[in-house]
Amino acid sequence: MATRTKTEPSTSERILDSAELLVQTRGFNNFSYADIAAELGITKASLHYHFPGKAELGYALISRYSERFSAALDRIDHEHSDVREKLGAYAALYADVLRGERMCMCGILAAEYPTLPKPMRAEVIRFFDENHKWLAELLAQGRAEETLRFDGPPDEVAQGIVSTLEGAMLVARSYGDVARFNVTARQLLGTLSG
Amino acid sequence: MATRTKTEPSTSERILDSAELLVQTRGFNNFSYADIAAELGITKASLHYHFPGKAELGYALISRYSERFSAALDRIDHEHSDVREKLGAYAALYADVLRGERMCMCGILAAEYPTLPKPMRAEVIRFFDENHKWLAELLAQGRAEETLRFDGPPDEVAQGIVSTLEGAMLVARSYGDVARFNVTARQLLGTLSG
DNA sequence: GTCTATAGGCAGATAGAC
DNA sequence: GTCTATCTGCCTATAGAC
Repeated sequence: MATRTKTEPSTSERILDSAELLVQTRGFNNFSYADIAAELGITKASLHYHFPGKAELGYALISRYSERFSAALDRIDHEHSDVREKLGAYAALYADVLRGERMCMCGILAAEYPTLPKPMRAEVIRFFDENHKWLAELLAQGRAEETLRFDGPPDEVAQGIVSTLEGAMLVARSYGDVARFNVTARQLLGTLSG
Repeated sequence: MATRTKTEPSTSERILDSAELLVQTRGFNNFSYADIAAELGITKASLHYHFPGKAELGYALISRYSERFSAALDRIDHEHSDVREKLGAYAALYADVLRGERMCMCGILAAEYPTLPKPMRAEVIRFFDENHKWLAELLAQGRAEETLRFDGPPDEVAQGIVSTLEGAMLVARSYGDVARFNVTARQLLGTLSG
């Protein structure tokens, strides 16, 4: 892998960074171009040069988020060999987001799902599908090794894990209490390691 | 209990009915007085007579929803004696909401939490607290009777149940697939009946 | 209680100069 | 690429007649 020189983020990237924080805290429909423009010290018109409409901006946001999430999953695969450690690292991914007082982007977008432009909806589903797939493979391996114990098909259990972590984030953020998330996450992993 | 003659719903109630559906599908920030006015065939100005501002309307919505939910919990307590049946009936409450293509009101409001007026936020928390309390008592009873099996304090497990069901609703609705919710709910109850 | 009319603000978006 | 200026539309909300 090539050594990468850290360059200044482009304007497009700075726009995405700003918008990402806004989406993850307020949701897609509850921030405006004006919010981003104010934070970056540029005008709304400039934003339209980089992202013609809010729909395009939203699509770009999920795409980047999903790519980074996939990269994080790859990293987990390479940095851990133990299945239960991988599962713990997966939950820690969520906890890290929440620590920044953010929601999972796709969790919050799921709440707004019916109001989203179609391309964004498809990307949200793709995000969940990828998470399910990664988890299902991990679960199957754990069951084969006898390091994990659970009933039913791995893909159904995988869906349950994503749902539980998303829900735990949602509720814990309302209480402003990351510990609530951790309690539920630990509990969940406990039932699988049982 | 007195026999109640069914009267025509008042305008206030019809407003709440319309707004309730809108909140549970689009979220609090993604519907307008115009939407309600159009559906009821009255003007926006009339709405302000019944609910001076959107904040007051929102507060009334959660209050009514919470009261009805509490009443449903009471009904479960009276109609079932078996602890596992009660738990199943509790999950069915969520499934019924989802079948109407709605989210749990407080689940969707949790996603918008930072943007809500303070009184609404407090009501959302109160809803979760009541659910946790009801479940914790049920769990404690089930453990004492040995009809339920779980590790850790009942109130922590209760929080996990609410989180899981809320998350499962959120994700299942995005897929437009109630079955996804049911799979996760059955799984959850399975780990407790184990 | 419901209406008409309107205020005042903010949203996303575009034209065109630099 | 970024700006100024502007448009159109929708939002919540209010005043005042009926």
